[in-house]
This record gives sequence, C-alpha cells and structure tokens, in this order.
Amino acid sequence: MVAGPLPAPSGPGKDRLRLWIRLLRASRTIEAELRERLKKDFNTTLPRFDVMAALYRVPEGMLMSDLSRFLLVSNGNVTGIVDRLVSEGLVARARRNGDRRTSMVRLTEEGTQAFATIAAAHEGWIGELLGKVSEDDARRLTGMLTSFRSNWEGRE
Amino acid sequence: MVAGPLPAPSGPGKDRLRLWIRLLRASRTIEAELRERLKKDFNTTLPRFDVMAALYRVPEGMLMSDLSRFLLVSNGNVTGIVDRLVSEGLVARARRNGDRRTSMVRLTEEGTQAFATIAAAHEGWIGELLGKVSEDDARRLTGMLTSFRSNWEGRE
DNA sequence: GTGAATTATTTCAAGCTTAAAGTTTCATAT
DNA sequence: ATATGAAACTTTAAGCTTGAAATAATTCAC
Repeated sequence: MVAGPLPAPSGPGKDRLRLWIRLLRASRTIEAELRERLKKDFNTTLPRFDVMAALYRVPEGMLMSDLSRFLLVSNGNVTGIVDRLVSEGLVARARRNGDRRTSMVRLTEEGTQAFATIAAAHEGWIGELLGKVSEDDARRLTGMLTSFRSNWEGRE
Repeated sequence: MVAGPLPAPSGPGKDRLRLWIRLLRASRTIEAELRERLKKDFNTTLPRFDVMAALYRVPEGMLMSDLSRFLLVSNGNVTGIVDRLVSEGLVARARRNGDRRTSMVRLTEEGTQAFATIAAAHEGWIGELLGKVSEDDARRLTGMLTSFRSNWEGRE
C-alpha cells in the first residue's frame, strides 16, 4: 500500500491500483489528523470514538458481536476497548435474562454526554479537513464508494 | 468513525461527514481483505508490504526518517518493522560514511525478488476488489482525491 | 573551539489489532 | 435427559502503532 509516486505506474489495470493508493493515503491522512485532535482535545482515541459512535445510535445497546461486525474489527479487539470504556465509566455491560452468554453494551449517561460533545467537534473537523471537496463532489464520491461497497457487502 | 447508517445524518455539512464515513469503510474493507490474503498466501503483513513497496521504488535505499514520512507513520514504528524485515533477510541497513546518525535501508536481493512476486499478486487483488469501479470512474475518483490531498500536502 | 540547538534514530509504555484457542451457554437431535 | 454442535464472548501471543523520552551525531553561533 501507499506505493510510490516516482515511477508512475502505467498499463492496464493501473488506474485501479492508483485509485487504491490515493484512497488509502487520503484516509490515513485524515485518520492521523483526527487521532491527534481526539488525543489533544479530549484525551481519547479513535477506536474508543468509533465504539461510542456506534453505541450512540442505539440507546438500548448492542451485543458485542454486533459491535464487532459493525466496526469491521475482530471480537477480541472490541472486548479490550469496551473494557477500557467501562473502566472509565462511559459504557456499561448489562447481562441479559434470556441468554447468559451475551451482554448488552450501552453508553452510560456520562458516556452519552461525553460523546455528544466530541461528535460535534468531530463533525466540524471533517468539514474543515474535507473543506476543499465541494458538496457536489462529496455526494458524487459517496455514490461511487457506496456502489463499490455494495459489491462487497455480505461476502464471506 | 464508521458511524451509522440508521439515523441517516442530514443537514448542512453532512455530505462531507457521510463521504468520510464511506471513505473509511471502503479502505478498511479493502485493507482487511488484503491483510488476510497477504497472511494466507505469503505469510506476511500489510506494514511489511508497505515498507517493502516503498523501498522497491528506490534501489539505493532510503533513510529511516524518509521512510516514516513517506508511509505516514511514526519513526518508532518503522524501526520495529524494519528490524523484523532485517531479521528475515529481506532488508539491510547500511551505515553511511557522511553522517553516522543515519543508515540507508534497502531491499536485499532476496527481498527484491520476494516483493516482486507479492506485488504482482497484490495488483491482481486490487483489480479484483475494485473490479466494479470502471476505469473511467477510477480516474475521476483519483483526481478528486488528489486535489483533496494537495490541500494537505506539507501542512505541519 | 565550546556549548547550545538541531537532527536522526532507537527505546519505552500504553494501547490497538488480529487469529487462534479456550470458556461458557444455548439449541437440537436423539 | 444427554450428547453434540453451534454461538457469544474472552483470553492469549505476536505484532503494529503512537507519543514521549533517551542517545548519539551534527551543525551553528559565538
């Protein structure tokens, strides 16, 4: 990934390779910037933000496995992040009556308020970082990426 | 990041937020797939591939700091990855006469051959994974992402 | 020339990440 | 009822990642 600008690749299929490289560099650049700001302004991390963002949409909570599927990361990964969020009082696990294997994970009151604040800043940052992309281009790009993704949805 | 499809965000500036979410999901999906294939088919990792790809472009080698700048990752990170590649015989460090702080890092003969093989497979995978994106759309998307990036090039 | 900043790199601690193996609980077929 | 298997989750080991501190070498101001 992140291959080179020097001997600009050419030939059949190179357009897609170049697209992938640009896509990756763009998302890494933005991610790095967001990570830095989350740390500096809110003393938190991108993975914690991701988990909280997922939970924020669903007040009643999510199962660990749903969370992991939604975030595209492994089960064990989510366990660790949620552990830390719980120890910080931002998230709570609730055992369920029906199935004792599972637990509903949800934002606490404190977590909900904390996330709302961070999310507002986050949206502003995105607006700033993607400021040079016109609203029109943004919609067009989003459309292309969506159709790409539908190609992969529910593959394995 | 990777926020939700459920309460579809709307309002001013939401188009850019949505774009970012799609961008991130697309790149994470592709990255996950590549990581899995690199592991299965070549018993290597994405970070190792990235470093080798960077070095492949420049037979004479790169400084650690150039490598870290190019790959958008921290110095200490590169140290660890290069250490492992060196211990596998794929990469070599060469102390320089001029400046004894620095060392030129380059692919070994073995590393060069290994990378050529992996890179060929990699390009095929990208062609497959992005197959639904037309060459035309690929070029257009690349253009948009490039102009976005120029906004950020050499910021801090 | 000496000392102070600067630069290149490594080391370190904490946290993120995965794949694989392990635990507990549930479902279902006899 | 009870085995068998599947499902939900956690644990573990190895590796990736960052930011900050530490080392070492160079450059620059005087």
